[in-house]
Amino acid sequence: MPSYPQPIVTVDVVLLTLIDGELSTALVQREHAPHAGEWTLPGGWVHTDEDEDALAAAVRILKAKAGVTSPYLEQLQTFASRHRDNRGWSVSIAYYALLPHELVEGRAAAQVTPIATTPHIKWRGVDDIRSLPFDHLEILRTAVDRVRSKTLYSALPVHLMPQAFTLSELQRVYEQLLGGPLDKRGFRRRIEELDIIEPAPREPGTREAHRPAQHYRVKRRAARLLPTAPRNLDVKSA
Amino acid sequence: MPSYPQPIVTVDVVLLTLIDGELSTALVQREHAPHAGEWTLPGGWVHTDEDEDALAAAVRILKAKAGVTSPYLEQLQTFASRHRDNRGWSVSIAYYALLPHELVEGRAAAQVTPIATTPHIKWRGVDDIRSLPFDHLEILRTAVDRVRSKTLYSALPVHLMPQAFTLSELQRVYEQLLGGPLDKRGFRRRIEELDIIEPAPREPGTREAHRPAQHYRVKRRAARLLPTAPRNLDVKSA
DNA sequence: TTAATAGTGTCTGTCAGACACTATGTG
DNA sequence: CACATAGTGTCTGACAGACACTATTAA
Repeated sequence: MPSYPQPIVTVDVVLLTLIDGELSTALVQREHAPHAGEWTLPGGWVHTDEDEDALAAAVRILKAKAGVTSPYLEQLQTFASRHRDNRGWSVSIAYYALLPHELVEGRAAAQVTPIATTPHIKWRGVDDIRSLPFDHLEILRTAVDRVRSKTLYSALPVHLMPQAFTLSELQRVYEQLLGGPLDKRGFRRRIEELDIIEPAPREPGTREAHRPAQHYRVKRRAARLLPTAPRNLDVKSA
Repeated sequence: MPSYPQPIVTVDVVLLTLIDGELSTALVQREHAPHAGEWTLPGGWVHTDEDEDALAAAVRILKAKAGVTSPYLEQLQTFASRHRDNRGWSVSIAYYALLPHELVEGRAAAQVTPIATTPHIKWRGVDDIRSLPFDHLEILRTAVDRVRSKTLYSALPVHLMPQAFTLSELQRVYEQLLGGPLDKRGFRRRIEELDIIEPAPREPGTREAHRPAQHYRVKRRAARLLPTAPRNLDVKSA
């Protein structure tokens, strides 16, 4: 066993959702020093007595601090150094989670109070956040870069959508994340070949003065499946 | 501060090189229980008194256990659970490193004894390894998958090459990693546009009965730069 | 019929795969 | 010259970008 003082181990989660079309992250208010009262990413110690692994810790923390269950959740990166926390050498196993906005604060209740939720949580546009305690800004930036990067070649953003959504809505989300307009034809071609969504039964629907759109939902099988990166070098066909 | 027993924190490194064209990894012999005498990935505790961060710990461990300095080194993934080590809840911040074979056991000495090196280190082809203590096989597989995946769209394998190499040699490495023949023309087009290598001054050269090849070296600026993933969705030109 | 959004047909330039060709060294 | 490997020219099919067109609803 080690004779050195061991680092402190925490799990921090970048919880992302879309609020009014803007990519936003959950911040929670710290109760204890250091940085008591300040807003940080939801995080906490690993509970070695109840968490099976780091992912389980992330799930527990999301539930406890943000009141949210089981969205898309993936390990991001581990931040570990002597300087990131003034209590000493510390390790943060960082995760990022994507959440349909409708699930913020449980079910459709969010439709009524879309921004504020529990007393100690708030949502902020990721590009409006200029500083955070510890190295949480770096963690946030890393997560956002990852999401935007994966948007380029995967269907990751479907996990930000409500249970049923139209292709036009999905395209607007992509355009928001990528920062520019996309061609409708090309967008639909690509989404289709990613094969991650399927038509959903038409709902009674709001009556609007134009052609109603087909609704889609994430395929069950694909729900947690990450598309692999594209091959750019193909071995010759035999 | 946490009232729970804290996890044990280690750093493990998957050190990869090419031996006779085969992707191989370094294994070191454990001195202490558990698994004393068995071969595992080089790893060790984080030394909170001397390591600035996890990367520094990886560098130190590589030097101490494998006698190797400063190859390409990148964080892979963190493996953290109650079950991976029977001493209790443990965290492994895993790194992977790429090493030109000529640097194994320092300089060109490796040319003479290419396989065996120090008493407590050995090299094995990654596909020949069927089991390892702890979850080291999973860590190894994850690293190999990552390298092979990045080979598809980046110039990562140049870090496995000696200081100067020809495009034909590089292509053979790619073919080895990807498991099939590549078209010469397409391969050279792609490497060129990655813009990561530059012509090296011709060496006196071995006299062979055919046209000699241009030698290349990794560009200084690009030495540690990872190419970004390709964009497959382009925002419309304004 | 108009307005508005959903959804499709299709042209075209680009580019990767394929492969044949030329280049340059030694014996 | 032959031979072997290095390196390039170039054809072609596939496909992504672009954009115009049709479809479908309510007012």
